[in-house]
Amino acid sequence: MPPQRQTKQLQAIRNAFKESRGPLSIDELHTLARDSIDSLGLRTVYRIVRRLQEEGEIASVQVPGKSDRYELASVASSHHHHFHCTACDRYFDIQGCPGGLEKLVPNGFTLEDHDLTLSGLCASCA
Amino acid sequence: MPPQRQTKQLQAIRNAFKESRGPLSIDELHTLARDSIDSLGLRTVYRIVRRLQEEGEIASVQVPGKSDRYELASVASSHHHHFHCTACDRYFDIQGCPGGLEKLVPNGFTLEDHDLTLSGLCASCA
DNA sequence: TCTTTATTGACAATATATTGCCAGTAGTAT
DNA sequence: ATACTACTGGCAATATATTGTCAATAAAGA
Repeated sequence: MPPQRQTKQLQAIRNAFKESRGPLSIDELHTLARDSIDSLGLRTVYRIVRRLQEEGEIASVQVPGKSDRYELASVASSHHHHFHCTACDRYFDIQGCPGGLEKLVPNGFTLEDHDLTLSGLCASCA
Repeated sequence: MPPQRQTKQLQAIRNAFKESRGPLSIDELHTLARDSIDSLGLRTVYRIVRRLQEEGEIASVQVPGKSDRYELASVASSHHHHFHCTACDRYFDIQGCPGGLEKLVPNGFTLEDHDLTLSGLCASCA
């Protein structure tokens, strides 16, 4: 792996992650990072996201029905869930976790993980 | 809308839904219904699924990361969640629902719905 | 049984998301 | 400042999922 250069494209995408309150899609990253670099190509977003993922700086997030999103590994490592605003279509991190999931599991099944997505309106849209 | 003919393809797909313990993907429906009709084309599965959906007999289900699945509307109408077996990749309905989700919602947000997917091993794979 | 026509299934065509390619650009070290 | 080469971005190419087309088939009713 060659040395990582500090390009402004990379910085813009790193910054988008840092400022975000939730996981971002490729298109959202593209839009956000374009605020500082309007020539930014989608191809570059894909490339940087993949590289950051391989280096363990970000992690992918699956949400129902949509394509993958990404969030900082530091955020991903602490268990949390997401809130989907049905109006602006953004995702937000939420802390905490409902308890008592074991009792929902059918007999003979083994629970290893879970994934919760709340939905409704975010503060800006409500 | 022309009259609905009772073809064996339609019956096979209806039957797959009836026998299933969880939401099915297009490919799963194709595979299952092929047990009775080995000439069944994927095109036909898409067509029948869409029609059943338009007629309100089935509903689509979104699960994280995967493409849409479908389940009987009668099942969909009663609130429930899903268990994803990471070994065989099938989905199972689970009854019940964790409480206290309101307290997870950030200030100013409005909670309208939620979606929970448990994961682990099903009874056959455990 | 015969006729009508909805349905089927193979294949091509399309939509969408992601990646390969490559000439030009721009970090980085000397 | 210069050289080296990783990086960028436009476009083509690919992968995958879904749909259009149409001749052949098979329900349903006369």
